[in-house]
Amino acid sequence: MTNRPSARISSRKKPKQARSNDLVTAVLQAAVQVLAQEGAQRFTTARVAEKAGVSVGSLYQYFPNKAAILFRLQSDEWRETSNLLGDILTDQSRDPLERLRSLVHAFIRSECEEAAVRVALSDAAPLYRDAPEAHEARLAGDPIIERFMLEVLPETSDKIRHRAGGLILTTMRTVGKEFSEETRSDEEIQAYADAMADMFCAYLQRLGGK
Amino acid sequence: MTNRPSARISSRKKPKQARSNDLVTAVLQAAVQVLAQEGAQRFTTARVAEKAGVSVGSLYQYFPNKAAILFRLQSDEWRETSNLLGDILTDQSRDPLERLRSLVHAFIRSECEEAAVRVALSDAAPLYRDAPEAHEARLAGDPIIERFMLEVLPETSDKIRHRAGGLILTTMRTVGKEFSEETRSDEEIQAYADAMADMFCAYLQRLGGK
DNA sequence: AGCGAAAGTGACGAATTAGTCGTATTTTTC
DNA sequence: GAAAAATACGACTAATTCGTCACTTTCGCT
Repeated sequence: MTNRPSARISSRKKPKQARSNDLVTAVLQAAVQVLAQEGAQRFTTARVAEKAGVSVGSLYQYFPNKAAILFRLQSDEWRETSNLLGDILTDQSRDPLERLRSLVHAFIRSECEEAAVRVALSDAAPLYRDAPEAHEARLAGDPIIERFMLEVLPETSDKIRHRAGGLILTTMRTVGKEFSEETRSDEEIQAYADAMADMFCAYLQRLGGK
Repeated sequence: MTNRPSARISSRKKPKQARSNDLVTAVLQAAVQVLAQEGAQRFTTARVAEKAGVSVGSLYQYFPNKAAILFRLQSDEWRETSNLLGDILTDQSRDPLERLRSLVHAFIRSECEEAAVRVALSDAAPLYRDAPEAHEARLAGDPIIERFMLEVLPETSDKIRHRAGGLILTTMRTVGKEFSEETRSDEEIQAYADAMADMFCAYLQRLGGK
């Protein structure tokens, strides 16, 4: 209902030669810069192409439309976040809640870096949000959280555990984003992440009964 | 850095006669409809004016630009939320944590009503976000939460208490928004609100030591 | 009735935009 | 080294947008 008749967003054709690969990476890098410097509103294919030192025509050979570029950036970021989740939560050698705490810190810190790009990227979300590809990509982190939750709350019912996991993940994501919209000092970041981790731990311990 | 050189957003001139007052309300109602039906992307002054049965010129007599209309809608909504906060959290006859729980429920429920408008409105946020007026307006609910927190955590240090209050408020807001982006059944809403309230209560009880 | 102020009108200018297409260049293949 | 395939180019179109301004209509008042 928001908008966009959900145009295709997947890549138009695969780059086969070295130069076209370079072109694609140049475009993506330029896209990041344009987002950071000009914001979502002024993010145009023309500007991206110019900053990439490439013609619009070439750009449209590998991206079917503007939204596709933004979606590509967003899904790269989602993948990175998934990796972060996996790396930290899976490390069986540490206490689970300690892992969660360190995840929160890592996440908030990473969210605060390059905040301008991230904010602009989520300002542009309406352009790619409704695409079907976006739906799948967003769920990438879920199984990892699910496994972690099973480790922390083995006795709890599936329903409650699942909901708790989802709540924690969304809280981290959305609050993190909001938090990063203003520039923050290191101490502030540290303190806020700690507060959030405290909240999660209190919640999980309450649910787990230990 | 996102964009917009922060144009003025405050109203252009006050309506003095009855008809101009009607016009302003007609414009605002139309604006809500356009947002809901067309989304932020296709929200234009022309469309709003047409749906309001009014000429663009008239519209621009009372709103200096497009952003001003959106800002007006958003700040009305902020005021409503503040009222909700005040009404529920201030009721001294109930247990504080019960009040918090019922606030969460009320908030999530209200967030899920008219979800289309709310989503579109926040999609349009980049247009008014950087305006100075927006900064103040957003803080409207803060003193109320502050007083509530003082009641719940009288022994806790100002710093921690303040941070906890802020965290709870932003969590409710941002997670609520994210949650409302998909349509949900009543049970789902209920259950999710409960989970969130549980999390807040566990956190506050942990901090308060009781 | 009639006058000044307030309110309302909508065609229009200036600007920006996404995406295409015919052509030119480079690389690969045989 | 020539034909074929892949890649690159960028001027251009069609559409949309915001906001203005010269003008008309309505209101409040004496």
